[in-house]
Amino acid sequence: MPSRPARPRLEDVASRAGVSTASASLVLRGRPGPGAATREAVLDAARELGYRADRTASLLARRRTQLLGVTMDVSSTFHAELLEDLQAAADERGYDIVVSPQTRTRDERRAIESLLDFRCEALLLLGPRLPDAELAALAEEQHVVAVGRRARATGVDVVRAADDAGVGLAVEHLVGLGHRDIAFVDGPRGPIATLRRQGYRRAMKRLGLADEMLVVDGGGDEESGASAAAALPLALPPEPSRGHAAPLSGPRKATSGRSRMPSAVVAFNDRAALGLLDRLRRNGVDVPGDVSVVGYDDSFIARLATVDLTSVSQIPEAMATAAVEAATQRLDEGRTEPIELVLEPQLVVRGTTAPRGDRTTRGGGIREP
Amino acid sequence: MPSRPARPRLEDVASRAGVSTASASLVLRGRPGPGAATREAVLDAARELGYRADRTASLLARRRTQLLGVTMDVSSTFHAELLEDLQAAADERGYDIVVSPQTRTRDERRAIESLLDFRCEALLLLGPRLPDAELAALAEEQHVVAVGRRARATGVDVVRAADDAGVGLAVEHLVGLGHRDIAFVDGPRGPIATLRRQGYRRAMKRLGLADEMLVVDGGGDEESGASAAAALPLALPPEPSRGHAAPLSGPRKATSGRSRMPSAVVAFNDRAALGLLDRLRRNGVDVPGDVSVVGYDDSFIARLATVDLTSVSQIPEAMATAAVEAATQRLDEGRTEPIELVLEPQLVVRGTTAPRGDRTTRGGGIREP
DNA sequence: CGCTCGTTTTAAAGCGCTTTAAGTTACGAT
DNA sequence: ATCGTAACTTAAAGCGCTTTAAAACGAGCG
Repeated sequence: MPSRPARPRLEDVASRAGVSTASASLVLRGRPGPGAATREAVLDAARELGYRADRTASLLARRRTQLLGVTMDVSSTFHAELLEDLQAAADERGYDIVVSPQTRTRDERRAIESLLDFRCEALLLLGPRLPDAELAALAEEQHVVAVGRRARATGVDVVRAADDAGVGLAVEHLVGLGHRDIAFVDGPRGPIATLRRQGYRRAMKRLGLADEMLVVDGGGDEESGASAAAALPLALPPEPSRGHAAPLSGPRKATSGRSRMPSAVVAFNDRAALGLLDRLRRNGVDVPGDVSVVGYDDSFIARLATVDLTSVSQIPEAMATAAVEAATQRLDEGRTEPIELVLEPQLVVRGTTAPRGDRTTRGGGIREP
Repeated sequence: MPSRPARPRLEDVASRAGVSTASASLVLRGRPGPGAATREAVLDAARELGYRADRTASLLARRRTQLLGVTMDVSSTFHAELLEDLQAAADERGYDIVVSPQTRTRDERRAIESLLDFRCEALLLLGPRLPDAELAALAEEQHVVAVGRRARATGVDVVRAADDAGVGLAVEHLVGLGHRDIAFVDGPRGPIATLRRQGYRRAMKRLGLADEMLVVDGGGDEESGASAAAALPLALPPEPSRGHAAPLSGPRKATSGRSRMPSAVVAFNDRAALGLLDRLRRNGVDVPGDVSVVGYDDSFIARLATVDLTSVSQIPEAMATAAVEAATQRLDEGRTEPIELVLEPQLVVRGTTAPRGDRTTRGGGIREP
């Protein structure tokens, strides 16, 4: 039970050190001014009293709060990773982070309101779903950085990865392994999926595989990926029979209007890829022996030894650093023109991709260390 | 670019409404006192000005901050779920939540410090790893609620699920399905694993299956679960051959000193169960045909249609509500004696458990709606 | 020595809101 | 009319810290 013995105030430290609160304040924040003797006295007093500044009071007195507000989707592992790096980057620049999770019962608007109440100096929105108009409106009152999403809203900074190029990397990798029939499992409607699909189409055309293009409906989660498996001309039974399924009995005409069976699939993201993988394997399709699969996000799950999914990384560290950088540029360096920073994604080759038709060799290309 | 047009202060609202700041403050916080006319005038003025109180100033002036600090492990989906419910529960009681994530580069201590700086009135620690002594020390200065972990630290409130009973439920379920050889995949050293293991042992004894007990080393993640598969006398090849493995060729003597093959496995948590599942299936073992598997946590991942794992739920909603309740009891109702709240977990039956030796029927018992 | 200048220290004025105690008003009761 | 009281309203004192403007103190100099 906290006895709340009136936690020490700055005044207590000051009087104990025999100086004014002004000097004490200066010393404790490491500002120049006070002489060596004063300095030491204050520091000692503070230590002895176990003093810790009341942030609320500091914030009120200071004009600045040095607070960056971050909205995130708690259920997204990608956001969780970003958060880690954001925290580190902010720390380095002397900022603190307030995170405001959005949940089923607490939408993005609500999350943002909460951040405004905290008087954050800039808002970093991870994968915001707010319409551009609203983003733009918000940007008139606050510094806002949209992370991981393309945004055509005036005034907001954007830090994102070149998703089209990322999918391009995946396609090139597969083509390098001899694949030609490469399908794409689409994501949920939105700017991100559009861009990734575009990347797929362009890459296929560029590599002379325009005729082999196949985009099937999907989504952003495991279930969508699993159901996408059914839509692929992969000779799967209509309903998945769990357990000992008969091994792949050869290509069979599918409903999708294309008869050739893809030997490789690029999925919208890792979660979809995971669902797809699971469904394929349960149906006796060997990955990567029969089909190679590439995900997107290089999420935690892709890296698991038991999953070992080849994936495209959005390099969260770089994104986080860039996002914080964007915010501090505005706050500390007076930048006023919005910027859009597009980072180049990286392909991380793991065990779900192999040379075409190769039923024994696993993987290919550079393996992660 | 934020033009920062001097956001309106309470004084602005007050003068526009033609009243004092005192009245305005009262009205805006819905406190009794001001008459209807004043009320309306203030509300109108506030609306017109787009006024929003400066939380920092409010906090400073009020003695209370109405803030609950939560530490969590961002990478834990269980924590993410808890957070959702915590947020809702806190909201209901007029508290706000500050979350302080712990990451690789920011340990629990650091996370707590940050919360203290925010002047939180109580600390809710999700699955704290701090040693009991440190918890106890913290509890002398602050109200602290340890969530999801047993703690023998004086002064801290504890809200957790009866993990031993939870594992008991799993065992009973399996026995009800005719299983007798039920193995347990252990978790990482710590109070949680100890309790669950205990639950397993007791249940087995209670059901007259003391001789069939088998505990194998495991851990808290997918990899540990996968490697546990090797330690089970399940006739698995020493190295997992990915892809088309020969189907299970019958019981084979294993290294573990017990020859009978378990027909069911209870894993320390869902992640371990997942690794185990994956390894088993890749080796041609049918789940639940050959072996039933039960996880723990009823995490997001267990619920995925593609995973559909029978699991024990720690009922996060109840835990979250109880945790917030514990905090508010201390803050608002003057409770000073520490409490330990032990919630009864629930078994959620899904598709990874089936009657023993039943290679066709899936599941058993009550299915989730 | 008296004066100027640079360095160190501090008194005091807030930051924007809450709250207490005192002040008004209005009104029915005496 | 007069008083008491209930119902509002408000002036003013902080909350704990930062910061500005001015004071204090020496040192250096003519």
